Amino acid sequence: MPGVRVRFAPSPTGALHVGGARTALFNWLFARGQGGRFILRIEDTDRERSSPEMVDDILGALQWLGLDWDEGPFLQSERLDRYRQAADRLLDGNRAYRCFCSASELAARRQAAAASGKALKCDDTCRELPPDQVRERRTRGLSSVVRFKGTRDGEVAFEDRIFGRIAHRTEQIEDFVLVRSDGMPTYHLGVVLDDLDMNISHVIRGADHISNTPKQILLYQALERPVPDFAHLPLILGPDRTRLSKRHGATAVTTYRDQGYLPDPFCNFLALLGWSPKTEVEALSTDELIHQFSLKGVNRSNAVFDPDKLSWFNSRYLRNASAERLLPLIRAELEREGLWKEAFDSSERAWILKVIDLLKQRVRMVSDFATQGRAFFTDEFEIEDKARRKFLKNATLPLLMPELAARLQSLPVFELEEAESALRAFAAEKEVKAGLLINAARALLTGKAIAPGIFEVMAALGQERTVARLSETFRVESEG
RNA sequence: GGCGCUAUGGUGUAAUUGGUUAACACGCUGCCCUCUCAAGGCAGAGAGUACGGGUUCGAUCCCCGUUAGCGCUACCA
Repeated sequence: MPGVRVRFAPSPTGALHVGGARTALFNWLFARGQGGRFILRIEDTDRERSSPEMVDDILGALQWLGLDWDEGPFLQSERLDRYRQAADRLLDGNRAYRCFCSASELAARRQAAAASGKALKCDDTCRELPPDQVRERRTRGLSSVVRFKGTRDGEVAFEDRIFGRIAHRTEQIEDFVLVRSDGMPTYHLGVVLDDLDMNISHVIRGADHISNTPKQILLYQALERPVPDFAHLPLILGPDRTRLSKRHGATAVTTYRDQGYLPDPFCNFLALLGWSPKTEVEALSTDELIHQFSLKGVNRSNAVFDPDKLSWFNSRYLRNASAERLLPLIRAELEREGLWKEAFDSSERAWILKVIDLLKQRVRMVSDFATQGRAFFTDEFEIEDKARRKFLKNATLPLLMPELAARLQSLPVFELEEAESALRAFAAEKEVKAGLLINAARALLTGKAIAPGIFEVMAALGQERTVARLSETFRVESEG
C-alpha cells in the first residue's frame, strides 16, 4: 500500500467551527498514526462568500489545536487553469456539455418536478445540443455552465470505511455543474481534481458528503482515474439535534481558544464525538489519541455537542497541568486584563507559580485565573456581592477583623501554620467559630465567595497585604 | 416530494462478528471530608436498547415495515 495521504479541505466561508475541527482532527490523527501525510487545502472557489480573513481564522485555529500540516495550504483559487483544462477534456470526450439554461428556467423546472414527485434533475434541454449550435450560442455571448454528462442506468456504489456499502442508482443523480458561468469550478470538480493531483489515499470528511460521493466517483471514472477510499464521519449536532450552528452559541474554534479552553482537552473531547477508544479510559493525551485512533472505532450516528463535558475535560487538564506549562497561557490572559507585571517573569516567578498551583484546583478555563484570581495579582479588586452576602453579614465582624489583622501583624514568622494557629487562637479567645473569621477573611482577601484554602491564600499574599486588607473598613451586609 | 444515512439512560459512547443483573464517562441527587468552592471517597436515581413484525432455543446485535432525525436534491461546499 502506498503511503497514507489525507487532507482537510475547508472552505473559507466562515470561521473554523467545531465540526470542521473534528474532521481535521480525525484526518490528522489518522495520518500521524499511520505515518502518513496530512495536507491542508483551502476550497475557495466561491468568490462571493470566501474571504482571506476566514483563511487566517482557519489556519490560526488549526495551529492552536496543534494540527500541523505537512503540505499546503493549497488554494484552489490558484489552480483554476488546472480545472478548466480538465473541464475541456471532459467536454471533448463528450463526458460533459454546455448548458445555457437560465437560473429562472431551472427553478421553474425544479418546482414542476417537485410537484410531480419526480427526482429533481436538469432536463435534457442542452444535453444533446449539436456542436454548431453550442458554438453559435457562445459567439452570441450567451452565458453557460459546464455540466457533467451522467449515465442514466446502472448504479454507483462504494465501500465506505465507516458506513459500509453505499449505493445509488445513477438515474437519481442529476447532471451537476462542473464549471460556473463565471469560469470558476464547482466543489465537485475541485475536490476530485485536487484529491487526484495531491494523491490523496483516504478522503475523510463529514457525512454531509455521503450523497455527493457517487457524483464524484462518476467523475473519477470519467477521468479514468482510480477512486480513493472514503470514510464519512457522523455529524455534530446542537442540543436540539439540529446541525450545530451559531444559534447554539459558540461554534467557532477560536472562540473557545479566546474563552480559555486548552487545545489538548479540546481535542480529547472532540475525538470522543463519534469515536471511542478500545480502553474504558476517556481522558487521553494527544499522543495516546494518535496511538489509539482507528477508523474502525468511529460510529455512524450523529452526536450532540455537550459543553458540560468539554468543560470537565478542560478543568481536569488545568488541574493536572504543571504551573510551568500553564504560565505562558496565564501570562497572555493577565496581559489582556492589564494584570501582568514584569516581575512575574523574574523576581516573582516562583511566587506566581505557587499561586497558579493554588488557583488551578478550582478553575474551569484559563480566563478564570484573571477573574477568580484577580486579587492575587492586584490590589484593585471589588468584593463581589455574593461574598458579601454570604460572609460579611455578622455585625461583630467590623470590630473583630482589625483586631485579627493586628494579631497577624505581630507574627514574627508568617507562613501557613503560623497564620492558622494565630487565627484559631484568636477565635477561641473571642469565643467565635473559626469559620466566621475564615470566611470573612476570604471575602476581604480575595473578594470572592469561592477561593483556595484561606491560610494558603494568606501565605501567598504575604503578611503585609493580608494585614492591610483585613484592616480595611467594610460595610456589613444587613440581613433581610 | 425524490434519494441516501442513522436510531442504546438527559448527553457522549461500550457491550466477545446472537447468550451480560445492558457497562463506562459527563451531568444529576444524597452522604463523608471541610474555612467557601472544587477535588477526592462512598451511595444512588436514570435506558430494557424508537415502535411493530419476523428469523432463532435465544436478539441491542440479523431481516422487513413504520416513525423520527439528519444529509443530498445550488452556477455552497
